[in-house]
Amino acid sequence: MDERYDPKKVEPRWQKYWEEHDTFRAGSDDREKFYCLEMFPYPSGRIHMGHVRNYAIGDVIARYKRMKGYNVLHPMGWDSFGMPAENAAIKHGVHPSKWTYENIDYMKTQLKRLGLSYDWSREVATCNPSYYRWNQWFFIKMLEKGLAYRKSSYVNWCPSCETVLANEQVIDTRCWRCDNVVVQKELFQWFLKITHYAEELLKGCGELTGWPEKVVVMQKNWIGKSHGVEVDFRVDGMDEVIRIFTTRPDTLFGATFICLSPPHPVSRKLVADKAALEKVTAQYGKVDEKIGLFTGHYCINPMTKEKIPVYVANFVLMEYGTGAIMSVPAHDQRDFDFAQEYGLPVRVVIAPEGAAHGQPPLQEAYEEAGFLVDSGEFTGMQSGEAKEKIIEYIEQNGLGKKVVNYKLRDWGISRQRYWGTPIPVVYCEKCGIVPVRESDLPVILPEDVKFTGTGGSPLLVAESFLKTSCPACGADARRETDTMDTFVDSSWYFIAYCMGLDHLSFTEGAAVPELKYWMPVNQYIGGVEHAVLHLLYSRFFTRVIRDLGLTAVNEPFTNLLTQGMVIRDGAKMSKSKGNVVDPDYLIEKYGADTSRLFSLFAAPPEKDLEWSDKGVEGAFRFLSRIWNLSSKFSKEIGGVSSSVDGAEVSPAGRGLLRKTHQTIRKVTNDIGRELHFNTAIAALMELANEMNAFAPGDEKDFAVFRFALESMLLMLAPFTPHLAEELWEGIGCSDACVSQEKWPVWDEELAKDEETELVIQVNGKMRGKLMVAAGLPEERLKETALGDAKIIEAIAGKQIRKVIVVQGRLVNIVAG
RNA sequence: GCCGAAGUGGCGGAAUUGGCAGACGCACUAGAUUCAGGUUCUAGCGGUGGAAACGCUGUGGGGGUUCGAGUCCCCCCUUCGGCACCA
Repeated sequence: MDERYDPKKVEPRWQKYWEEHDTFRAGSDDREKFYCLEMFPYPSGRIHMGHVRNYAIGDVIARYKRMKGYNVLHPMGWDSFGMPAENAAIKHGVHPSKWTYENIDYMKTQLKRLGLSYDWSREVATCNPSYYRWNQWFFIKMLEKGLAYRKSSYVNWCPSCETVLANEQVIDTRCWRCDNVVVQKELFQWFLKITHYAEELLKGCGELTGWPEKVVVMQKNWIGKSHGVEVDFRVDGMDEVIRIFTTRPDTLFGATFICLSPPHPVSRKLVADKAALEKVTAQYGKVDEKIGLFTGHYCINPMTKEKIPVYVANFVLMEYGTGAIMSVPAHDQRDFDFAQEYGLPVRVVIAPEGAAHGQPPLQEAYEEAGFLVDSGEFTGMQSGEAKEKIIEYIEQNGLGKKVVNYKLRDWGISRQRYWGTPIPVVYCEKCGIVPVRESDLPVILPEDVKFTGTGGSPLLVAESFLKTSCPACGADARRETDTMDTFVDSSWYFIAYCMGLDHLSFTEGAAVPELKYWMPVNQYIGGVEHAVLHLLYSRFFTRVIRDLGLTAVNEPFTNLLTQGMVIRDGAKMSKSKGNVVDPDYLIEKYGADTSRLFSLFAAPPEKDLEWSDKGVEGAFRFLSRIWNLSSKFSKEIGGVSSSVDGAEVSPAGRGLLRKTHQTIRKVTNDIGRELHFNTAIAALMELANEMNAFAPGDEKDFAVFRFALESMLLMLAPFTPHLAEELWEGIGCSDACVSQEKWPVWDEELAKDEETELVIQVNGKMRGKLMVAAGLPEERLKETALGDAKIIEAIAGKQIRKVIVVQGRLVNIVAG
């Protein structure tokens, strides 16, 4: 073994060993399984520090669970459809396929250099036809079940990406990918009916006990359930009814006007001035400005029988509720603002308790609950009671009904781009929209197309792709040219891993044994940016797959860890800021083990990690110390057994033995229970410090040292596997590699302190410390404390009122 | 505006059930090794007063509960994240 720690000599050797020995290949057996998964990367070209951190976390868990005796599935793959590949094609003339596979090749070598314990035999790439054919199959099944459909609607259009975006993919009016402002455009699009599962997805949130609370809250808010009532307002002098939705039936008496969404069918019927309607419609979906247009018509408020004007307003959403609202300016700030702008009456119908009658005009809307005023027979009721009674009245009089609404919309999956899964339908003049036959799947994305960057998707002019025959009647037909949102690909890849790309196959109604064994994912790790996007889609897909009879699992991810970002100088690493740390450079300079160790040590996984070059050096220094430590007594511990009887060892040896058992206990709990790798590593550093200071005297001491060293290497194995392997072999434990060893166990007896430090307080202030034998009874502790010279002095002249004793820790004397 | 999380040394961060605040690491200081720099080793390291022993003070701010509060309760401030015309 070399004098100095040189990771470049160590790491490739063990990477080769693991690969040759198939060390991390997983197969079903009768052990308890553990499925550990990190979010797969987009093959952008090279990995970044965020990946290193994400995969280091996952790898520690996978390796730890393996050593704990679980049958661990730890796969990796590529989210390999998407726009960057297509943009590269447009810009540099490389085919997206070539670009993508070259990136995958390079990134795979990078991941291998990190020593991650993946079962590469299960690798998937979503751009592989063997993979995306099942996207198409799921789509067809959903089409059959009415869960996929096509409709025209206003959709989010990103002018820069030249494609449509789902609601989840618009972040603060901007495109999630390119950050450009999104506009509304009316288009025919394919949708997946995620709303069919709205209630179940909401209820399922209750099962997500292993998820961060904030992610569950975000999912709930996104689904956005609300209870309310739909009420019909008759248009005066016309045979027309406007149905509105409200969550505040208690304010019905205060409705002084009606607002319609611009795309609402009734808007067109009521407004004579089409040009004016066009103007309002143009502003539909814009957040900055509220504008309205009086239709010239009135509705009858069903409660007050008053005539109230009908407006078309740009801020009323067609997609939510009924596309029409009643406006109650006294009790809704938006309506209040609108009423001020257009000179509409404000009628107070809710008053806070004890409010005097005949209040001055409102300065702002009163949105709280309260007591009803000027509300006919409901006057005097509390809001909550009034809601129920008014709903009852509405239902009994045939004016409307109680309803539940969700903010969640169906998932628009059509993308007007090339590099994605072709949507497997054809358009036939005679038969309309016809799905491709299952036996004809996959619909292959044609390779031979031109990337001009203008005029939309290259598929629009790919004649050989476009032209086909109708699966139903055989006549000439045209293929759908839209491809699927790449979030479809990632919504079930964790299911694909259970089978591997070569064995992917589903038959409706036939449960898949591999899914039964491996699903659900026990531990999922990834960035919080997918809190609603990918995680919601995956929960949806898992239910669809369940309802196809392929699995019994409802929730795909039992435990979720959302790791923080890697930042530098307080900001996210980015090329433009010039603060990027390159993993290749880091591995070259310090090795994979140091890179992994620092990523895990510098912060708990869920928090942001501030990068520190000096900190990396500290991690390297620690590993060098371990390296030196293992050869320090190599002769003396060479033939020694590490099993020791604590009773026969010198006091110093007993100390190290105790520390070792305590460290095993702490590291096991920190990893196993809390996923607190930073404190686990700190504990290993403490043990290393004690080992360094340890001066063995006799053979028994060397046995203790050997035990400490072996335990250290076993516990380091999940964090810094190459170093652990090398040293494990070096001290002659070479029959099995350390990655396949058993995790060490501690002995509670040997971990017990013989002495503890007793803190003595007087009136809550620390006045003395004493070493006392562990396990002394309370009385003895009290006597000891009261007998201490310093304490006698501190309480001199005072009367002892009370003495509080905390077993083995502290005595507090209350005196005055 | 609404919802959520977090505020601890110069920095990253530790602290079962309320029980020694600052583990571990980084930076820094002093000493040893070295021609020197780096490395490595030893020691120190919240603030403040003191030569020292030791004292006082200290976990964003203010109140409270308690023998005892970083931890529990109330109010406030700041930062970060999410949602935001959802009627």
